[in-house]
Amino acid sequence: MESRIERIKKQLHTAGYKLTPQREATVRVLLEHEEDHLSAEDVYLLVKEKSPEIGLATVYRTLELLTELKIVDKINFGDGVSRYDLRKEGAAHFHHHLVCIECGAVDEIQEDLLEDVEAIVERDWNFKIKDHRLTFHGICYRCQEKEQKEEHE
Amino acid sequence: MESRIERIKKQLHTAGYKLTPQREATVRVLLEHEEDHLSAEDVYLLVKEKSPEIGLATVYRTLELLTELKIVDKINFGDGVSRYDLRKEGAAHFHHHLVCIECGAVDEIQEDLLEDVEAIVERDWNFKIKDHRLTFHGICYRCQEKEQKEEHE
DNA sequence: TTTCTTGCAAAGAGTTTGCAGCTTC
DNA sequence: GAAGCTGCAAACTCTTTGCAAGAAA
Repeated sequence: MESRIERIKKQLHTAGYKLTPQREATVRVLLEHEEDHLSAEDVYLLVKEKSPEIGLATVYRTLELLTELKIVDKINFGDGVSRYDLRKEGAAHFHHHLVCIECGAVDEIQEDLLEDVEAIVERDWNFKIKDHRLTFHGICYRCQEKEQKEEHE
Repeated sequence: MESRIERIKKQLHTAGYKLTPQREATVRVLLEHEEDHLSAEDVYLLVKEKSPEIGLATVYRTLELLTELKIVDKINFGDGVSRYDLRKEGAAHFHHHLVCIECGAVDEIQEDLLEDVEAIVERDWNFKIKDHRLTFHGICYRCQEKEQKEEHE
């Protein structure tokens, strides 16, 4: 089976770009941290571990490129930093996020959940939806458990 | 009937803050532009028209304060600027946005629409929701009409 | 007087850009 | 050798902060 990296390489080529060593290193870091929501700086530091010669600007340029090609999604949880999230392959839409206001953890929801809502919006607001961003802010299950434990003490 | 400004004044007092002339001018601008999604800079320029002596830092501090007191909501559409949106009075939750990728217009959806989705998330992900952000990116009705017209030419 | 608030300027954080040099085809 | 790509440093944008002066209780 063709690897994920290979497919991304093809996507780049189709769009007229090369998969340079720096770009590959960046993509690999993203692949190894699929569950996380890394900032450009985070990605930079991780890439640097294996390819110390890389520059921060290159990471930014690569992330911008990948965003353009819809290989990654750029998200912003309101803390002033952009974060980059690899799109699940074949995902028709962007997944949702649960941001914990206690511990800062970010969990993902891969399920769509918005089908009905989108149908309503398209019909009642006459808006042709291309993409969406849905983030819930609240308390994650870990912090809820922690609180319950503390109450019993 | 008590005015909106009066109620905000009380909210500030309750929290131990004063409604200074600068803060009042800032709030008035927000009230006069309830439908818009102004950046701090936008607010600053509008406040400056009537109160030229105000400083940008004061506007930032006031907006931060109002955000803290949940009088305004700070939102980020991914363009690198924070925008500030007066909460509808009595609104239990934050309203949603439709961002047009053609013309950049931002429309609001006051309807909740997420009740069912939130119930599922609370139950299946065991996440206690406190707030949410939902933004659709797509093509607004104005741009759709424009496109249709152009096709007929 | 004491506390809060302000304006200004400087600093800070995150991101983008100009450019000379290096690869790659 | 033309085109694309990179690293570095400088520039830029948005936002926050330190501080002395001002306003309010």
